[in-house]
Amino acid sequence: MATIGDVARVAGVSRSTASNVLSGKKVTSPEIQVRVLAAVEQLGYTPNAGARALATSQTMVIGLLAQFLPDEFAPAMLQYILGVSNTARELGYDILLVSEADGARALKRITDSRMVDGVVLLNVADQDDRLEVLRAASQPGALIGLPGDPRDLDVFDLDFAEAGRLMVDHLVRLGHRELLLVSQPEHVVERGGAYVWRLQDAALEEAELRGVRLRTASAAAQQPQVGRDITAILDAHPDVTGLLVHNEAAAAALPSALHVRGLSSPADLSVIGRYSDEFARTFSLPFSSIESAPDRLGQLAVRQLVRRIESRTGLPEPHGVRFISPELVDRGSTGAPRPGR
Amino acid sequence: MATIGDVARVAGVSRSTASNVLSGKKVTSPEIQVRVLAAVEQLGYTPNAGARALATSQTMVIGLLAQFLPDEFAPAMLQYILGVSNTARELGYDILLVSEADGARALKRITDSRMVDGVVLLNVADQDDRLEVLRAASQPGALIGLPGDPRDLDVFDLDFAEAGRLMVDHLVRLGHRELLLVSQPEHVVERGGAYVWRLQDAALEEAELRGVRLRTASAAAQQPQVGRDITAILDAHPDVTGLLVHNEAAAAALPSALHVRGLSSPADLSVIGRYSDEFARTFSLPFSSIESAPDRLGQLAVRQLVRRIESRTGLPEPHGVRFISPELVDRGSTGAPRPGR
DNA sequence: CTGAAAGCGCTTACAG
DNA sequence: CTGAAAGCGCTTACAG
Repeated sequence: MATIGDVARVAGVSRSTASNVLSGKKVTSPEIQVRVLAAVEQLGYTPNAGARALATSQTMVIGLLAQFLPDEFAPAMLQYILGVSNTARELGYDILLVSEADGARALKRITDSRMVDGVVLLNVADQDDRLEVLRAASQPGALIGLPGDPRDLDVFDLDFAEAGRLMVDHLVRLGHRELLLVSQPEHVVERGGAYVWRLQDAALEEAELRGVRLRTASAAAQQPQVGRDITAILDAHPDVTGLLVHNEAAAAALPSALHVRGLSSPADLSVIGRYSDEFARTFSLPFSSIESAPDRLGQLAVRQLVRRIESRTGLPEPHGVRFISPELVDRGSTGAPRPGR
Repeated sequence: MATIGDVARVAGVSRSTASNVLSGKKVTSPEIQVRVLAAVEQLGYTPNAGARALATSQTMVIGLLAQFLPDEFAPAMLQYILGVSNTARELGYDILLVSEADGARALKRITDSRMVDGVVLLNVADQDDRLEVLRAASQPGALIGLPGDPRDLDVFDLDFAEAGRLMVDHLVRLGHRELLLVSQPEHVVERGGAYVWRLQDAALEEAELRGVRLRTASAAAQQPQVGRDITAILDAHPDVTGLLVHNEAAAAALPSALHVRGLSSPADLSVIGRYSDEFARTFSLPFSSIESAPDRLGQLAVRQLVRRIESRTGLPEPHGVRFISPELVDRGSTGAPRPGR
């Protein structure tokens, strides 16, 4: 493989001059530029990433910490990964994908060894043991998901509280007074899936404020259990006219559960979920939903991360939590409650 | 950040000795080992990956070339990524995930710059422009998916021809004589999705051999079009009693399409698909299927790749194509054809 | 068994 | 505007 020394020799200049031409950081004469570029072309020269990283302390790689937990819904995660990956590439960074079970250890490994210039953490829990490692690391990080203590961290997340209020508001306006919220399985909550209770608490508060009843239930996040859960939940609440689904797997299982029960939406039941449009398309979900915008969150997180990476010496921009506002995508699954129910 | 020089100083030895203790490649005295290890501990030393890569020409990173084509089904791809990623980590490698649209250029970039020790190519097409780059690269590669010309390449794939024969055989044994194969959309075939015709050709041949009729159709790979396609296909072939589904999106859309038509499986129609068990669970697909074993393929590909990476100087093991045998997972969606049809 | 030295391929002050 | 030199943090013959 050609080195910059080869390029310099072929071009008849010194290595520093060749380097300067390629980086463009110093003014060089046009004729020398031509000679160097011709040599690069002729030799098929590409800089060695390791050597460059050693010299510049920049790897142009971003670590992406994903977690595929057995009780979470993998396809939903993919969208975040793609959002992060695409934005990173646009900004000139490659992605080191880390999906080990022990995220804290993995994070320590890739930051301590300086394999990455920064990291994006997915699926952040309320108490997340990766945060301690991140705070101790010398590279910056961006989180997708709000932890209990977001101090000194760049956090991006959907405004789940607002989403909960929005779901309730939408159904109350249509005349519903008996609502049911189906959430993630208990483990997700116990593990610190704060988004679950952020949405739920706000929804409950809004329901009380509006004088309607909102009950809650949780369903599994995997087939076939979630199908049984959904059916049981529907059976247990015959008086409910408005269903809020905060569980991707449950949303995916709902069409057939409704079918089996001979129910249709919105005629018998108004349904509103919380997932991405892409997800709705993949699973052909006919329900209106709060867009969770994984691609936008990934993009925001990476942009902020790169800004921080590239201004290491510059202004110490304050850290902060940025929520994106929920938007309701109407797919026609909500309407006035059926008089009979 | 502590360097090996710091470790050496604290331990009171030379840098080479510190390095030798850590690599274990040379015999060192126990007392010196203790001192070096203590220094490592005290300083929280982790080797700098870039420096090590420069010195050893090994990055311990594997490039994973994925493609998310708009007309392919993203969740199916995720399983391969996880299979590759998990196996790589077990063997001590990290994953550089590359999902750019221009795969050839991306491949050239990461191999030329020596960011990776080897690469795994996903979603390999019959004529794949990444192969030329791979053959020119100095790192080894492993493919998942059989290209038209697999010369000098390590290839892993499901035996799609055998899968086609198996599907036909299974239904013919049950007494079916009118079969229909639903394949991927035309673009996938045109783009060189050889697996589509490998399965189809073998299925047609087997059907002829067994004296039954097998017709073919293709459906879109995305909602909502695939739902419409499936319905139209069912309507157009009322006499069919056995359905072979070689299209993940179509399989996912089939339950509701059957429901709408008032058909059930296997009573009205015997159905057999080709997807992974994990996929079946995610989409709660009730159909028997040929297991596509993405995790096993990923594992085989990475193991072989690592073997090649780590025996660069050693024996030149011959390249080759390795098919994994299809296995039928019975989910009870096939039976004798209904007499009436 | 240990250490001094060279080298991996780049970049970057610095002198001219 | 160009080049000689030093340095980034490792590893690895080589001499002792």
